[in-house]
Amino acid sequence: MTKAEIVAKIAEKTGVEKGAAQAVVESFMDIVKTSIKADEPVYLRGFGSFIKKTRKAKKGRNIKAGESIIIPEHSIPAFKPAKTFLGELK
Amino acid sequence: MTKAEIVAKIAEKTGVEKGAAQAVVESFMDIVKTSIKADEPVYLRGFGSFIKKTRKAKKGRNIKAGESIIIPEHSIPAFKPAKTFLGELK
DNA sequence: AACATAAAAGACACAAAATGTCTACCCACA
DNA sequence: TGTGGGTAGACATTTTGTGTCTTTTATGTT
Repeated sequence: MTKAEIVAKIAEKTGVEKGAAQAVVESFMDIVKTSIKADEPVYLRGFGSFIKKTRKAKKGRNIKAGESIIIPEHSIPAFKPAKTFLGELK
Repeated sequence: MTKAEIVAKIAEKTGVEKGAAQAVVESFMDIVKTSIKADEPVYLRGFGSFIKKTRKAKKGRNIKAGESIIIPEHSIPAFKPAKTFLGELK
């Protein structure tokens, strides 16, 4: 399912005009990104939370060259699904 | 940041009425959940993808009782952040 | 506007699964 | 038309997830 498809479904379900729905969805993505970058979690009850997490340095490898490589410590956006979501999925 | 807060920001940025924005966001969450449950990935270019993944069975432990427990194989909703998102975060 | 309800985070130990690295090609979304 | 993202492949180490209870906080309802 792509962005265009989900926007179409949202418009259909909510009655909101397609253009407006797309603007809302894109704004949503943008705000979540901005918020995570600012290290502020986004909490969506019944769905899940977006949180900035830190990954410790780790050994990876350059597949092409076959050599060991050190992946430095870095931050990632993590999604923690809500318990209700997990329950519906089991 | 909570749902109410993000809805307010979206309304402010897009000009879409707050009530409509909230309906869109909630519909968005609902559709993503439904799609994942149907094992259909949701691709959001520039943001990330939601995919249903399978976790293999694993040993955990009941902290309270201190006993080993087997966590059976199960499905989870995974979020894979877009490369651009990761780049902005590093 | 305030209250009641329900949902989520945190914390504990530990074993095994999952991750993430690079490169390049190809397809499909925007 | 341009570019973002999936895919594959090897391997060491980090991360994960379990149950339960408490406390905090959002949600929506009277």
